[in-house]
Amino acid sequence: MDQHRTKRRKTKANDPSVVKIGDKTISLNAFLEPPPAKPEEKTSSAPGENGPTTDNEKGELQNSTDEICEPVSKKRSQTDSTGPASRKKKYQDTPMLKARKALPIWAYRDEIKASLRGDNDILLVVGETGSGKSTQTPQFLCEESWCRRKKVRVKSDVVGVGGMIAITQPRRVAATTLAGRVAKEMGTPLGTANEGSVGYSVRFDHKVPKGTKIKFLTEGMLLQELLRDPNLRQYSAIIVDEIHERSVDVDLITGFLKQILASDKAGRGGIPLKVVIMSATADVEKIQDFFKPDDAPSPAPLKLLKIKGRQYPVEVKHTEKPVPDIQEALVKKIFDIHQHEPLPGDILAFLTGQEEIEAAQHLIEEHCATLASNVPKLLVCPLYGQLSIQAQQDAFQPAKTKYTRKVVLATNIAETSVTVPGVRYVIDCGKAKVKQFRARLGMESLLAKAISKSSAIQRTGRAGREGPGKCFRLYTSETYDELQDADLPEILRNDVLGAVLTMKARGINDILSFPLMDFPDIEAVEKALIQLYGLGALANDGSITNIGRKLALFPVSAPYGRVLLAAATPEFDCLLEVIDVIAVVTSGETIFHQIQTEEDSERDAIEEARKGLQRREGDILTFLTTMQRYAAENADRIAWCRARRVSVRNMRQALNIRRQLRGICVKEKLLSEPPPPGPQPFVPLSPERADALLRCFMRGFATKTALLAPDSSYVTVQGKHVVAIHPSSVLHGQKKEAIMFLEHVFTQKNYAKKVSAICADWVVEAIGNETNIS
DNA sequence: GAGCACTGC
Repeated sequence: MDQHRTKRRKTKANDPSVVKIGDKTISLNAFLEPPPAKPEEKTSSAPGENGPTTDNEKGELQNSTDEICEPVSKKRSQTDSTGPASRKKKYQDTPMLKARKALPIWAYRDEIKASLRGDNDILLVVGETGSGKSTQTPQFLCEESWCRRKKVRVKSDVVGVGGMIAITQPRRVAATTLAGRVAKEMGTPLGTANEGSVGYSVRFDHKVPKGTKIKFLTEGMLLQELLRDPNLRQYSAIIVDEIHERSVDVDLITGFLKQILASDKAGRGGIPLKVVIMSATADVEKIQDFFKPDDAPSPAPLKLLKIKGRQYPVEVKHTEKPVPDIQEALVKKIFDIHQHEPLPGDILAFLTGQEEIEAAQHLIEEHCATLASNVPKLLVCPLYGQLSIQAQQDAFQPAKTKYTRKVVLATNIAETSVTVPGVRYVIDCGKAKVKQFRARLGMESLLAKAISKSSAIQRTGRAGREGPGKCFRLYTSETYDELQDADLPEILRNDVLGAVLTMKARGINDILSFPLMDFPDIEAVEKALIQLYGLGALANDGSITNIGRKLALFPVSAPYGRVLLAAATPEFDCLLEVIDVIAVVTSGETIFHQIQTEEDSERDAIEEARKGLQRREGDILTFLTTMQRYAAENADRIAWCRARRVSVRNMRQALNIRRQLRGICVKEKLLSEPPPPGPQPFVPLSPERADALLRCFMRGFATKTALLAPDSSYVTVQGKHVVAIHPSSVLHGQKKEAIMFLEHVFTQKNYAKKVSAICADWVVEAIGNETNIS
């Protein structure tokens, strides 16, 4: 507290030639001289003309795409008119092929091809950033003879097996942009013809032209394909990229792949499935161990290739002593870099969350205000997920004014999801917020924790994308040495409800014997099984029910799926409304931007405009009203969103999800006909229908309820915890006899989020049902 | 009175 006040007071120093931070005084005299000519030249040729909002891999691709692809795109008309057969010759010695040959992985081309010939079906590739593994490996393999589609007999049918290579990505942008890149390299640009060798498949977007040999897809997409086709018959090979990120989906995929590899291949007519596992980090013992056949007498070690990346050197500096105040150390370091390091060279600082970012921005800007007008400026750009697209873009654009150094204050979003161009200096606070599911309490926590070594290395690497860089860690080298090697895989941090349902739907009855690199806590699995049983997804013997199979088809978690099924019954008959609500709540963190930082007059106007959306029944009805009003708007939806500070991006996503859910419901005969497309007039829900909607949600969320206690606190029905209504809820600060909430997170305290007022009787009813079942 | 990041027929 005191420290905070001290900092603020010191910023009022009005000598423009010095900046005081904490107990340190930094002289800016070097900057008070007229700027030399050299930095000016450099500044005007600042890198990163158009900052790509891209995934790591994609970012590095884009940087090289521009230089490599230009000559080829000039030749485009030629290529388009020539058939695929002559393609190969045409591209001999083109600049693009030269660029491909210059990639570190090119030297391993023959080795990669050779290592999957014959009986060897699996290969591990460790390729650092910039090695070209994601774009080149599938191209090397698709020329192999084992990659051709073959007609074989499976039981009594003759079926085609193989012909395609799948390559999975954790993120959609990565899948689509890598596909575009590889398509160009192979001379069949995506989307220009109905035929081509490269395709991709991500949610809401599928481009798989006739003749596709290489298909990029998100992990979730391949998992869905596994539900329909357990033997992955269309594929000759599966390449699992970015396995080190260890998402739940990738863990499930590797489990299924291991089973396919160990099977007698009868389901594939005897044709083997080749598997390539690719990682960016070198700690591969676990993966190697996982894929060793269980019954092999003396298992040959899995073939492993390590490929160097193309990364500039980054000098790492730790603090000598632990820093007592991260904010203070950060601001000090930023001005230190600003004074001593040449321009251009932007700074990327990793912080834990929005609050820390805003506080740091405030401090930096206060100090900046004291700089003389001819001193190089600092431009602070916050960067976190809930920021509007427009605000995020600022962090990717080079500073518009000369002699300005950009400081991007980012969350983990800049670690893997996006690449900020122009960065030469990284500051790493050593922490990140992680979500952890507490199975015992049936709730999540979101708290700042120490990052892993691998995460620290990843952050460091962000300084060496465009030239040699420096990374300043706001912790000691001893602290670094004590960090965990890798982050806890998601399957050990998440609710395993979805993972267990996916396994059950794929016919895995004995969950405990399913091969997983890391097996979740037995208690977490048990909780998931009990919850699935409570939702009607599992029968008494633990096998999957018809309800369970349907739930696995919905791209939403099991409780939401259960609400969808209930909504389609005559008892509730509110499926379209439920779809609208679920579309909104699963579109992102929240659809309402915070308006705390707005000017007073602006804030009043926004609050007034939002009144038309808010319903006193709670957040579910508010989300429904928002979606319906948004969908009814046919003039300018962007302006409509802006006036209410509603997230344009999340509402677009919600509309996509709505379309998708409606489509599935028609297919599954929950809806008799698709609703008419286009904007529909807004009709407010009657109180009776609103009741039906909420009671319908009780079918999935009966356990996420709380009753008002005599002391005015809310006590959860399950677990008897005291829970507070989150400030983002329209019900915040209100007392209702009972509440139902869609999310339960511990942050500052135990919070219920996405809250609705319900009747206490409904809870009694639902609990009665529960006990009757068990 | 407060929200790390992704993803899905």
